Amino acid sequence: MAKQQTLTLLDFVTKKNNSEKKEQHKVNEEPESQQETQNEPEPIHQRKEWLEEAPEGRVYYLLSVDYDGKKGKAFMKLYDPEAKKMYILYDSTNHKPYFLVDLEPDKVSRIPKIVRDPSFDGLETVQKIDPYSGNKIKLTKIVVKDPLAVRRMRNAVPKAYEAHIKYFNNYIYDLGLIPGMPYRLEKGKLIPVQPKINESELEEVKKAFSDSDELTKTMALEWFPFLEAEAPSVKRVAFDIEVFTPSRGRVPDPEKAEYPIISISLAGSDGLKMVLVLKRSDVEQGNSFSSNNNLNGVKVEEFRTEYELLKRFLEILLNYPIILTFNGDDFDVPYIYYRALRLGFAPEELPFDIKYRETKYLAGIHVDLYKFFFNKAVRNYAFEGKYSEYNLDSVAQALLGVSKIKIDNIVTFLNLEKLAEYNYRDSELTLNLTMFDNELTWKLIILFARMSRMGIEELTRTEISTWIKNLYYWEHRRRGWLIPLKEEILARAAETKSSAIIKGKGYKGAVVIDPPAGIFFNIIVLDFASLYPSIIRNWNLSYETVDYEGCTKKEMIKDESGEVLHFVCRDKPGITAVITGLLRDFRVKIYKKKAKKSDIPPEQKAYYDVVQRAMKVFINATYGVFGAENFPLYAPAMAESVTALGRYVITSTVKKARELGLTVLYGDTDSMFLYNPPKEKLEEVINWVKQTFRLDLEVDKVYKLVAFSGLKKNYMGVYPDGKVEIKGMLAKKRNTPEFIKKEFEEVKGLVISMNSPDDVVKIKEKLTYKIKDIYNKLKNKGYYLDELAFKIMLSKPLEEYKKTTPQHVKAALQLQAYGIHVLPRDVIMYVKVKTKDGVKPVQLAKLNEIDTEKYIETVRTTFEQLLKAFGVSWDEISSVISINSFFK
DNA sequence: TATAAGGTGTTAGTGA
DNA sequence: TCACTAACACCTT
Repeated sequence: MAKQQTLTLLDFVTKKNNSEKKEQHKVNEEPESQQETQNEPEPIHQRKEWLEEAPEGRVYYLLSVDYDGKKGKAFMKLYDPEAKKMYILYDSTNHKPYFLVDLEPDKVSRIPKIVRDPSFDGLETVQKIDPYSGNKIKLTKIVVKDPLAVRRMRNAVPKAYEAHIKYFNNYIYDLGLIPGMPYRLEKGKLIPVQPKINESELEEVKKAFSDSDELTKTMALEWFPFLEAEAPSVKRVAFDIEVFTPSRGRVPDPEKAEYPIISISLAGSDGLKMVLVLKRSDVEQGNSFSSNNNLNGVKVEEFRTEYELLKRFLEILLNYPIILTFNGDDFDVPYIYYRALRLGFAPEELPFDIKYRETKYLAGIHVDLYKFFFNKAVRNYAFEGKYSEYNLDSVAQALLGVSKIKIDNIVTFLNLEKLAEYNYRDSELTLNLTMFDNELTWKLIILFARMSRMGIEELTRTEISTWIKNLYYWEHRRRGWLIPLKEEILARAAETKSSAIIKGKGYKGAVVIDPPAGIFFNIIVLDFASLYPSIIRNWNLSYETVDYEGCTKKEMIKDESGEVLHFVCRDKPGITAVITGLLRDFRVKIYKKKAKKSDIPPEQKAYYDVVQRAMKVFINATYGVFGAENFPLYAPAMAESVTALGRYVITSTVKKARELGLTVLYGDTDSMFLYNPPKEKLEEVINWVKQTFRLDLEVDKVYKLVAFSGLKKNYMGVYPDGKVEIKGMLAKKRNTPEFIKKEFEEVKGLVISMNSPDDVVKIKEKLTYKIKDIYNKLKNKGYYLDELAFKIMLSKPLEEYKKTTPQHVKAALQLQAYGIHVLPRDVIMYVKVKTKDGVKPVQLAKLNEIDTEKYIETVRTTFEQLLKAFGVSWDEISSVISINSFFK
């Protein structure tokens, strides 16, 4: 029945539009087609100018830089905060693409692949600085007319330097631009606008860096303005489309765009609330739009044809310089684009440029928030792991406390009122993800852009390693340093010498102290403030300082056993040490303090907290990227030095603490859990660390009690106010069935209630009874099927599980056979049953198929982690249970 | 175009 | 059948 209607609907919409569009189309095209005949023939879709040229004399925020292939020029997207409008500015400096070679010009001129290339422009001799020695070196610059020529030519020489940098980034480096910053446009050039900074704040910065080397001091003063400059609030709109789908579980293919767009919602920072709905004969209207509370203040417009709907959508969209989506890169934008073409729009009517896996918004900037929130560094450091699934619903729930509208059918079958409500909420959530907490997310994006010197479009679509790479490249260029080749960095340092504990890892990492099992009252946790970044700074670690042979002041790097792994050169400050130290000191000495100051307005405080968090992202990732094989400045000797020194520091400190009579129960990487320590002794260790290593050891946490399971990275800590922190325990893991999490939550209450060692025995007994209850409830099928489900994420497409077939994959295969499509990153919900496969997806299972024994096993391992702290063995519990059931 | 290593637990697959 | 390892997912620093 539904299928029949689908076909008629499709038919109707497509045909109707094709006849309509032609007339409208012609009207639009008239003036342009005249122009076309006068100029060179050009592809139609590149003729239209979506952005006006920026007028002179005004202040703009630089938001991105790109390359226009037709004009053969770099261009910038500039946001005018007064007009709330985006403008374009083409390069006026005649900047050209290039790369460098260490060959004499006359040798280069004998390479036909270079000089005969149609894009070859010329050769220049340039001077660069060797990052290792600081000596000047001469290189030949091969200048070309088109960035693609660099790709063609770079293989024609033995060593091509700086030949893998995207052209628009090269442009940013060479002009010393900082995206996210305000500039005044004068005579076609961008002049930085210095934010007002008061003297006392400047003094504070000088004081914070008084111990640093001269280079760091100068850089601190350069960085301060762009950390202080306010982030512009920009006019933006979020949108979301709903597409007709003939069956459940099928995601429509954007490139085919075979089904109608049935609704588009928009939510703007200027208060726009709108849904554009397609009138359809195959669904009901439902209640009136105005009677729906969730559509309060939302303007719903209905359209007879999809063509009109899209036309209206584009008309509204173009009022906004920034557009936001959640997964728009992979779905909404290409779908709209291809659907519009199908309906008869001409490419030049559409403000998008779609290439393979790349979508561009030509009339401004498109931020796909899915990509940004999926970014690992953003997730873990900026948002402290508050969301662990990456769909709109989970992210919005975690950050906004609001969910998507729940529907029990696919959108295709919703009545128009429900559809509008559902559709609008998605745009509202997407917009609010950039608005909440005083526009925290947007400010973070701007700060990241400034720190990485990257345009917003690239920034929001790449991971932290790209950000750090970009910052380092920019700084190399500013200093006139030659960016080294990866092979050179590897060749100039010694190989890694330590072996990792885990198979397949490159070098040895951190120390984890084996904890005892038990309940311990009054625990103080000492923690090194940013241990690895501090080590990098204090020991002057950098790719060009570790193992640099031409050095005069060498310092040995030893690990905890006294073995010498590498040496570091102290002749001049290492670039990584300078940048990391700079960020660390800014964060710890300035912004963390400012964020807590009582005498400044809360909004300002919140901003400083954003700055502090943005820095954390860069600081924490720096060590990691230099240890990552794919990173272009990969320096394993440096990364190995960091962890070796880390082990040396923590091991020496634990030893010192024990010598002072302190009881160190546990420690992981940079922390020490001390049992009931006297205050004086604490201070003594802290001072000793300061003097010995120039590192900050601080009291991080004070626990009323800690329940250690006896396993590493596995404990429960209770604060004096009853707040609980669970680390690593099975009950905490996302994939653990809900019924276990629920029961564990109750058990948690028992642990919290303890105030002294005397309570332990009493609670131990209660705990035993509680677990017995769970056991019985399970046996009697007292839980719902949903609660029993394991929730495990597919990390890759089903076909790629070749070596083994894990249970969640088995369940996913069953779903697939049933006609439900599954994709990487989908969370599969399955229960354990007594069939041959052993599992069934929740959707296909029944409560009486459940394999109770398997669930008892899961209960056992989960609760054992807590029972061990109480000194109770599972046998004790099961014996009590079996006696009871015997008597039953 | 993708930050590191250390750790726990479950299951599949393999070879004796 | 049993003991072991590899693969996988998720968490901690």
